Amino acid sequence: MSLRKPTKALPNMAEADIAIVRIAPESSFKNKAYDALKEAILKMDIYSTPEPVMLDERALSERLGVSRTPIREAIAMLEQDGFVKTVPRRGIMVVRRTKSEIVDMIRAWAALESMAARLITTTARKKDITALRDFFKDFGKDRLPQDHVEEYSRANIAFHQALISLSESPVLVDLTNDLLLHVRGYRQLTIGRKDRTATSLPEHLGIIEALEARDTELAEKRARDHTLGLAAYVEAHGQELFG
Amino acid sequence: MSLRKPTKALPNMAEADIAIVRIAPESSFKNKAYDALKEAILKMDIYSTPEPVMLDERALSERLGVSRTPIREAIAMLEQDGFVKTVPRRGIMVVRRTKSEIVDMIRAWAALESMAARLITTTARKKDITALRDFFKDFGKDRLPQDHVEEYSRANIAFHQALISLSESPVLVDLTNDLLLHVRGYRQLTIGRKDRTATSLPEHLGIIEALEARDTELAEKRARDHTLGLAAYVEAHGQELFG
DNA sequence: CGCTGGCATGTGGTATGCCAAAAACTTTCC
DNA sequence: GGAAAGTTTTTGGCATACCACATGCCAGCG
Repeated sequence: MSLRKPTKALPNMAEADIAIVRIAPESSFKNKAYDALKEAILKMDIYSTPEPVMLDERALSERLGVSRTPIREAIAMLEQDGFVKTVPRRGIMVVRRTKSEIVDMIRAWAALESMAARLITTTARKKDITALRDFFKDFGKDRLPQDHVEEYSRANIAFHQALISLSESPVLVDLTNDLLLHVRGYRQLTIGRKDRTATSLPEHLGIIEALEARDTELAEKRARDHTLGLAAYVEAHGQELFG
Repeated sequence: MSLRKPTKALPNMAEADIAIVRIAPESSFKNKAYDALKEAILKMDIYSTPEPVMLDERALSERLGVSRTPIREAIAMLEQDGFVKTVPRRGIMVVRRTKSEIVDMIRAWAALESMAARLITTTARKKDITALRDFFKDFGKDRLPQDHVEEYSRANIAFHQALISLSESPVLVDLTNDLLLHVRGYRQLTIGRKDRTATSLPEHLGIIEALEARDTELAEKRARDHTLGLAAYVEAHGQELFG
């Protein structure tokens, strides 16, 4: 985002202090295609069909109304992200991750989140930490998470992302978001599971308490163990999702 | 050119065992360009000059002897990696990271490495762990690391990469390697510093000992603290490198 | 009937050319 | 002289054409 500060001096100019909001960079077709394809890939349920999902450059360029060039550049980017794999003269296939790959990603996520928790105990403001409770304010003894799985799942995701953000570490935020995107296809099927949901909420509250208490080691441990628990859960019960 | 490997049984045929050496996949220009540019970027000392380093598509395509198309695709990939930033009608600039970005990356690295250490204590073989000592076998009381900074720095890097690899987690390995590539420009100037080198070796040995003892918590803590120590060091003493 | 080899077709890979916007450079005019 | 206006050059963005190779279909030979 290299916002450009006034380079040359704009000589003798009133330079009215009107809020000139730097014209929208007008994203290129390449980036638009990237966003569109990424969203499409994340939206589709890759794991429902047994045969690999293939993409076709020409078909995509026609559907999006642009030439193949920006499409190819977008594909190249998606391939860097690991969402897609192109095989010369064969086609472009949407990558299907194995169970162990997903588990592996969740472990990395756990590592990053526990570091975020660690940092939060030393830098975040109390009010921001406490605000994390709001994500679950709609749930309680009279309204159990396991009875509103979809809704709880969204709150869950929002909580984790907010947590990481509190670390004020762009790297942790970005890396975690990337990992979550890959795991997302499973999110609906794992985090949302009733049997895990029951233990999830208390663990979240436990993390928040440790953060509020500024107990670095405990917060780190709880954050780590919570997400590692998800990894273990997927490892144990996720087989059915992979056939 | 259509060499065909024996697909079906080739009935009644002598099928002389001529050494057919499976034709090389012959990477595309796009990937060759990506590798070449990445190496070039990592090799150059981006932080030595004050003005930003710019790349030119046409110049590159001429230098590499290919058209602009594969170059542009390679650039798109490098941009995803965060090595480069292209600004429409301005140019492509090699990204210069700030001190706080580097520190942030090192923290993420610490998180991943401590998770790797955790996993190693439960899965790695003893001989593989012990083998980690070999990276430092050339150093000791009679041959101090701080007297051979360059050499020790290389051993240091190799050690960390080998450590992560022992986790047998592709995700941890890949993420860490990516982070290290970004930090590398600084490695020579930070990890190599004499004052840190002195404490580095004992810490490494301490990590190895904890791994051998299968002490999960301790190994995790030592791995984390060691790398966080580097982050703190850069944060404290790295200012001079950024002007 | 089955296997072989050629040909049509599909798909990604690469080369080129043109465009618009920004920057660099020139000219013009007070 | 110097600054504004005009012109050229530079640079990334995009479209298009063509290429090479992988596949699959199918005629033709044995």
